Amino acid sequence: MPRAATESPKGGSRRRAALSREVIIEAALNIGSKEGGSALTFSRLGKELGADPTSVYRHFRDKDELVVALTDRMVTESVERMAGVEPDAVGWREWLRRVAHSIRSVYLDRPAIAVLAASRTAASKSETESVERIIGVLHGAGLPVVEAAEVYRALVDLTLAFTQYSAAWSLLDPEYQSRDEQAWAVGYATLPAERFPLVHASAARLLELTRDDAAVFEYTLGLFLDGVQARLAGRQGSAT
Amino acid sequence: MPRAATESPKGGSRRRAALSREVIIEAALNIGSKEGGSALTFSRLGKELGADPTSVYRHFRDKDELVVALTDRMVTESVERMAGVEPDAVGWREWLRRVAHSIRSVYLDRPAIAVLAASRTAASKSETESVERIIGVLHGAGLPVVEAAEVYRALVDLTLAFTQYSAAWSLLDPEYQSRDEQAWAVGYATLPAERFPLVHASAARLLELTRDDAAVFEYTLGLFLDGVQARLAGRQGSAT
DNA sequence: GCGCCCCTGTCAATGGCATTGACAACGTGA
DNA sequence: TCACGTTGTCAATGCCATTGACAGGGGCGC
Repeated sequence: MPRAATESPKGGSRRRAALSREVIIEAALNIGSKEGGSALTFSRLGKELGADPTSVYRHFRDKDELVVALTDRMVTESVERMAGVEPDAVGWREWLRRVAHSIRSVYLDRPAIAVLAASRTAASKSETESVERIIGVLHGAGLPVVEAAEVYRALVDLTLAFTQYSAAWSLLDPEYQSRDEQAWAVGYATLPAERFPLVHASAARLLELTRDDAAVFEYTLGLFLDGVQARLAGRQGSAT
Repeated sequence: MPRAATESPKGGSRRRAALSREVIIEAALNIGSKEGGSALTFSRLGKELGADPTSVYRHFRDKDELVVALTDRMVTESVERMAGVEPDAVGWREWLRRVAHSIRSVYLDRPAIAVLAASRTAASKSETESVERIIGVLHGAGLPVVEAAEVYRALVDLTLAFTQYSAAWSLLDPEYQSRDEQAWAVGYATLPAERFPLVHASAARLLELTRDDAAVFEYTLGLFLDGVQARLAGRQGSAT
């Protein structure tokens, strides 16, 4: 393992910064957020860094190791985004909602990375701190510790799964995306109202939701939190 | 030389069935469910069919078109699995739970295909019928039509998102899987109990859930349905 | 100060992938 | 009979991750 790269901003060298894990991660994040950056590949990475693509292998054993490092970074960023928000100030429900949204938005800012990172875990330090905090909020709201842990896990997986789902879709070749949209549009246009009265009655809304991942996520999250709330109320009721 | 792929054109030909959309789809489903079938590629498909990989292009414009056809097939299969189950017999909640599970199990039987198909849609005929049925059940339970449509969409997306999430993980190179598991195990093993009392108290359960996608899905689905139930109850209350 | 070796970066090559265009066999309808 | 469309094959293209051989340079033991 290479030791931490010695800092290099010395001299007036116009050479590019020496490669290091940090620099490479930054370049990868950059690619992920570019409009054209539909995929993270070593050759794009090389171009971004102004270096040979295979240089990256001197700092990461393989692509997966890079992905894990990126995962770590994204998680940290999500956590930081919640740093200033106090659960007590907004209530547990709103706070959890914001946690979910901060994760989603950090990932969706870089779909090309999200699609690789969402199902991985880095188990970083800041993640552990965040887990403690989330479980704490749920526990404080009235859930036993183990149940709080279960809800935490469900919430995070729900968020990451939806996020990956959205990212995968947004990376799809536009030509293929339109195949799906065509399929829906045609399907709804041609359906006999007598045989499908309910679909017909809600077709407009269904079509709207098809194009709006964010709304579906918001709605699902709302129902999920309602479920938590109901479980909390039930517990309170029986405890009384 | 183009050797006789079909020993004899007609008559007693048993070399292999002539290619057709149907035959190719069947072969693809086969690959997806094989243990070794970690990915669906044209060359595997060719081997499975005993034909040149590029033959497939005579029946599908590109891989995406094949994926859409497979999606159609998987959806149909999921719907069929629910054919005999009457909503009234088991109650709306249990019925919806089973719908979600039937989708999940059909897809997870073929992870290699699930990962490609889960975020696509074919808008097939049987899918439309199923949508009508699901919305009908929710409407029958007491939800206004549009809200029923919203819940339908949320439920299906929740299920497909989790399914894709699980499939992606199960397809991951075992070497990479163990990187994640190592990360968690190490993370939990080294955490100072004084600083992370809640994580420490629930570490066993958390580790368990890390290895058990199905349990997390079940739990999340339960909370989601609790949310629907609560919304239903609220509606009933206000209607009184 | 000298030389050696490891760290870093480069280059060429490998094997897998989807996709394309040229070509060959076959059967059909004019 | 013959031209043509359909189906299958083959070779080639271009992108991808990964590897092994090679080269310069800086630090460390001497």
